[in-house]
Amino acid sequence: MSEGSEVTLDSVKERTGGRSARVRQSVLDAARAELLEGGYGSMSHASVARRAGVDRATVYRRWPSKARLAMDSLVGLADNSVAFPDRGPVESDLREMATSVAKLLETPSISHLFQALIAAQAEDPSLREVGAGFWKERLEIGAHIVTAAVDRGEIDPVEDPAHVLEVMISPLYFRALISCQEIDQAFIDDSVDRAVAMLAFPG
Amino acid sequence: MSEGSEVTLDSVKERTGGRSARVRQSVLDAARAELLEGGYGSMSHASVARRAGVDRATVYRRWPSKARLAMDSLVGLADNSVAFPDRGPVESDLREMATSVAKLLETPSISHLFQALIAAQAEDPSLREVGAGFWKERLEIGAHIVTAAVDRGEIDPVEDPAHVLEVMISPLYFRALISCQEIDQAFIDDSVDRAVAMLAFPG
DNA sequence: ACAGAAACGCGACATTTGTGGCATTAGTGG
DNA sequence: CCACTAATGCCACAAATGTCGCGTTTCTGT
Repeated sequence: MSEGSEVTLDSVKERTGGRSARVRQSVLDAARAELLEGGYGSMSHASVARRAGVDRATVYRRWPSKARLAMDSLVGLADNSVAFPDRGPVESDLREMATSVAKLLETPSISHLFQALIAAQAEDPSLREVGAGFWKERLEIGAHIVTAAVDRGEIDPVEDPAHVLEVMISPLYFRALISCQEIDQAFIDDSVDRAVAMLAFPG
Repeated sequence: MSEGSEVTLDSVKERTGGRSARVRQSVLDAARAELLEGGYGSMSHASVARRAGVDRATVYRRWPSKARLAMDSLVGLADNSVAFPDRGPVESDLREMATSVAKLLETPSISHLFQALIAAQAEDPSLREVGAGFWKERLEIGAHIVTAAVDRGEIDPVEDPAHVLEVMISPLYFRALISCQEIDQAFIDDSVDRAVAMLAFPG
């Protein structure tokens, strides 16, 4: 009766602390650095392992595919480069955010990160839901600009705040990552104006 | 005086017809087929060469990088799967186009093509202008829907017709290729409505 | 039809990428 | 502190990727 045999069945056998955690972190950091520098194409298990100071086989064992490695290194990356102001009038808050996004997208290294995210999703369809969660969360945070304005009583309640943000930034990402067109100030302003219009006429 | 020595200086030495043209075409076709089936990640010089029935070295000599090969195979690809109607009311024309784009984007093989285009631009920055031309032309064609409506006298002249189309389809591409969110009918309708609003209130 | 040259096929080779076995190290639970 | 074992490092090896030289084919201009 005092047998503990079945207890070992659900005992945790996977190691999460100590060296394993250290290795995992350095590999993830190294992968992110590789993506920042050369983009998805130039990143490899070998280059990441070298930079992280671990063996090549270790990286292969933990992340069998390059796509998963890239995704793991990017998800959870708290990017504080984007401004999420919620004090001024909504319009200026939105304008400030759109501007910071545009500026971020024209930074080659940052652009590499987003392209890596896309490439990873393209190579491994099972990663699409991970990426979906990443963007969902990101838009929710951005939607705070709108909800804050509602709370201040500045504007009427909005049905889907995240959708407003999505519409505002979509053209920016489209031009930066897909159609490779220049993003000038007029384009940013237009995006902001359209978002503001959505708040004024929620039809 | 009758010397033709300097004529040979600017004589065309590159061969464009016969076998060379045949090889080029079969390789490009093979590359496109590879991209359709497995996407950018699974395409390789070897797989393309095998499918095209040419030697591996031949592909390497003509297209030193995978990115250029992919881009070459995609540019000039006249896609007749997208509807460009210009008869009905603008709103229905736009709705029809947005719907066909959305349907196209949820087709995995087609999605592979766009992702390959993005990946190629990401790997080789010099290809960004090529891709830019591809999209510029594509949007110009789509803008025909708007200009036709103007010509019919249905709506007032629009400053930048292509921009209207760009704003309409950006969220579709954003969800399909970047944020990996589902594109439902309401989302399509909203995109169309916003485009129509841009025509009504060109502010 | 003919000569010159560009493009191709073929094969050898170096490098990179990916996998498995095995001894050693170092967390984990007792 | 000790036994157990997951995780790592190291090595060997197979497969894929990329490059080069050379003989042959075939395009192009005369």
